[in-house]
Amino acid sequence: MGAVKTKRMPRAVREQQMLDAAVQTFGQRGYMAASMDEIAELAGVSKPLVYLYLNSKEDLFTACIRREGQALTEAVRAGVDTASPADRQLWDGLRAFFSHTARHPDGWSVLHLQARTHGEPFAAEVAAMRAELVAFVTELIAVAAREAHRDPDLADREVAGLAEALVGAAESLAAWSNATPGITAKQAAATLMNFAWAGLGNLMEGRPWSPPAEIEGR
Amino acid sequence: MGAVKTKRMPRAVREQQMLDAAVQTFGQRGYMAASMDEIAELAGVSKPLVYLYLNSKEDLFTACIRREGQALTEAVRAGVDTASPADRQLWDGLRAFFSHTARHPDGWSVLHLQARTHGEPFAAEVAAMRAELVAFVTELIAVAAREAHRDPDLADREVAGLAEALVGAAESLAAWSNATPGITAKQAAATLMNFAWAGLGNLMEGRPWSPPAEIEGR
Amino acid sequence: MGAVKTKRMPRAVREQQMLDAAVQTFGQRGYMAASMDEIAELAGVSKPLVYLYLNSKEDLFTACIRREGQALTEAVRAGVDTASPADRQLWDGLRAFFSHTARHPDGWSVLHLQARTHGEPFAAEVAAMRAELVAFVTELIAVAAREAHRDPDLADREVAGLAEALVGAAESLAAWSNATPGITAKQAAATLMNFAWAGLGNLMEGRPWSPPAEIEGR
Amino acid sequence: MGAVKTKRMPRAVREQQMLDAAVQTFGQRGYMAASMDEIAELAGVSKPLVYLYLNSKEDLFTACIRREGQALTEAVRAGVDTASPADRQLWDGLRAFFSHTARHPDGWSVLHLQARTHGEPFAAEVAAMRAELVAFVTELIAVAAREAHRDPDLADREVAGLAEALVGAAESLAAWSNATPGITAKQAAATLMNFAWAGLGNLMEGRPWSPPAEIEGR
DNA sequence: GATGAATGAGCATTCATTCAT
DNA sequence: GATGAATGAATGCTCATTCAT
Repeated sequence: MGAVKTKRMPRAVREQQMLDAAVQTFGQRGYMAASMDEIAELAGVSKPLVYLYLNSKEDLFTACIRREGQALTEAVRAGVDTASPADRQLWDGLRAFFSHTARHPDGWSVLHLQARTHGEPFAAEVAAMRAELVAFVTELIAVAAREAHRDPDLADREVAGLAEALVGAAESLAAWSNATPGITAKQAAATLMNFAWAGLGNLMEGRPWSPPAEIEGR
Repeated sequence: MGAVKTKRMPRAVREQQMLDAAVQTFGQRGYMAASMDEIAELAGVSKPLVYLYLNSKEDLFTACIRREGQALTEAVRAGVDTASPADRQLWDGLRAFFSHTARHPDGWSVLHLQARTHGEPFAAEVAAMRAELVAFVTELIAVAAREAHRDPDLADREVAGLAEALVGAAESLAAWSNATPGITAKQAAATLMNFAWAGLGNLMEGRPWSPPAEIEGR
Repeated sequence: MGAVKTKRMPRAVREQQMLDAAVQTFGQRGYMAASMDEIAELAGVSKPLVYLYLNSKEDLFTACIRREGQALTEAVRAGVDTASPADRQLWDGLRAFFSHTARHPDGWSVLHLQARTHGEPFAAEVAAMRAELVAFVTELIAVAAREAHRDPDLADREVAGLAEALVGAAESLAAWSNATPGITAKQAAATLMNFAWAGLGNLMEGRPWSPPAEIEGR
Repeated sequence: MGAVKTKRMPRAVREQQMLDAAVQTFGQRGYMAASMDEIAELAGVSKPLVYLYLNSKEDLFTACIRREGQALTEAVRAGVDTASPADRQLWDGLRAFFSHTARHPDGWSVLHLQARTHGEPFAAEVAAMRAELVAFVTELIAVAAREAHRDPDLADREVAGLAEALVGAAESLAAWSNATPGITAKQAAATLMNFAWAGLGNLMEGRPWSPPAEIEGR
């Protein structure tokens, strides 16, 4: 079941199959509840082969986190043009983020839910990846401040808190839009963009942030 | 170890001791990694007694979620005066929220991390509790809209998304302020309030939301 | 199979049953080839109970070594009257030794064969026990030297070597007499006594060591 | 690691490399704890090749026993001149024995410790080799008896026991001198020769056996 | 001649759960 | 009301062994 049982393939290919199966299983069951038996079966290989290639459950999980984490940060990076103005960069980044998480729900579950529930080895791994996103947002806020001729006296702490809030809101909306049928990545991005850029106060006053004109329809 | 081994106490008391031990253990180890042995020992009772009172590991965990969930929602409700204006209500609610999560990190871990990583039985339980908070925020936004004479044509979907974003940001900041020494509940609340009410755009323009004058120093 | 499946017995009793089964299994299969399943079944209990009481395979094996080692050294000590002359003490000690090893072949196998084949934890344990026997013999040789008004200039090294040789010969004869039908403990002891006390040279000259008159027929 | 990975060598050579690796691994880890992976890696070949040449773990171990057993008996035979008087033969034999075991500790471990701890297939193999040594000693004792005009009424059983004792003492001293820094093969041989030929009784009386004058200084 | 790819079978260990007292 | 004694069922992991190339 799962992958078709094709015999004798090069190691690199098998390894990806195993990681696919592992991400799916870990994402749905959680780290502890997932059994190596289940993962091996889903990957269409025997358990010893999984151990031969990935060493241990811990290493396997770490490999999943790493792969999914890189895929996510790369997707966001690829979606953003650093020459754009700050709000446009944020808008593009959010769309890429929601798009990617929507297309890889198990990977997102591994990163967002499963990896953070378990002690140091994994939490550290995912914290590093998350730190990248937070840094990206932090930089955006700084850029926006400069663009607005804002005094750079925004305390680092304050900015860090804002970035945390924004990333947290994004993570939460990703789960929400995945779970709510009919919410597209674009809508999720628009909602968050409004919230983040205009703030509830402005929204209430009827002054939402308006999305930039698009060219491509990604 | 843990609770002092006092013999013969009324059921209700023993049960609370067990829940205390369970929340601590589940919060730190996670649902699957926590063993009934460990919980029983920490509670100072024998394992069969845990089963007699709480039936099974699943029921025990559910009881933890329920107790901690209620404690949190009640803390938030108690902190808010529904007669206040919307922004004041949100400000008070956030302070209560950050205060409570900071004071009950294990309980918060159970609700925010552990309960969501495991299948239906628990996710549903915690989702219900979370829905209460989201509903509270949703109502606040509606009130704010009315206060601002805003047309009530804000789509429900849109409002729901905003509430999700706000709650998600709050959850994220709770973890962040717990993990960052020197960040108080009040500071976390201020950061989020600024973010949510004024929005990044306004902040950049130097127009932050200003906290209402306080009376008590909770 | 093995012990009759009697339910609900006090821990101390069960523990001895487990040790009995373990000594038998380890003695016959060896440490690594013995499986905890086999031991548990032979003991008439479930595997988890073995782990509950004896912790791990390693600890179980160590417990076996300790129990059998103590039984052996105590048997030898009990057979010897330290007020007797040296040769009589050796004679008595050897008889007790061969007697005990003949009656507890599995225990002897554990001590003599199995425990020495495996790394530090076990080798050290059995070495300590063996050192006791060697010390006993060493002391006997010193006593004999004094009795014979021999200059006490026998180097410690030399005496240690002689004791090693004697103990080694005894160990070897124990295995031999166990494996050779018709060789009693007494005969084995006589053979070794002759060898050790008179030496091959004297034996060849027709001057064997003559066993002391016996009273009891142990 | 271990053997340099040289490609394409004749079978006989490869086989010896494998046996070298196997003896070392079995000698240090024991039969069960040694893994074919480890042996193959140490030999610098792939696992299937080990199986191609040596069939199975059991066969490989048997081959080790056989090779090391032959090497030992040949070393002893080569050290002895059967035309010498009995005590000289014994003295020479012991020196050869202690020399060889000191130079091949892993091989000796395989023969003395590892092979005897595991059921029939191996115990039989090593017993055969050991029987050769015992037979050699038995013959020596018979020769000595003849030289001493001793009546040949020494029961076979008795002689067998003496030979067992002597070989056992030798084995024990081999381990002891290997483990005790500063004890040479020659010293070990002298100690045992004294013990065996003069006996403790004579030693106590100050009448040790005196080693024959040497010519070569092997 | 030599190996990368693959597995069936087994093992130590743990855990949630239940009787009998 | 409370517990010591006991277990069925997994689970992570390893190993000897074999194909297909």
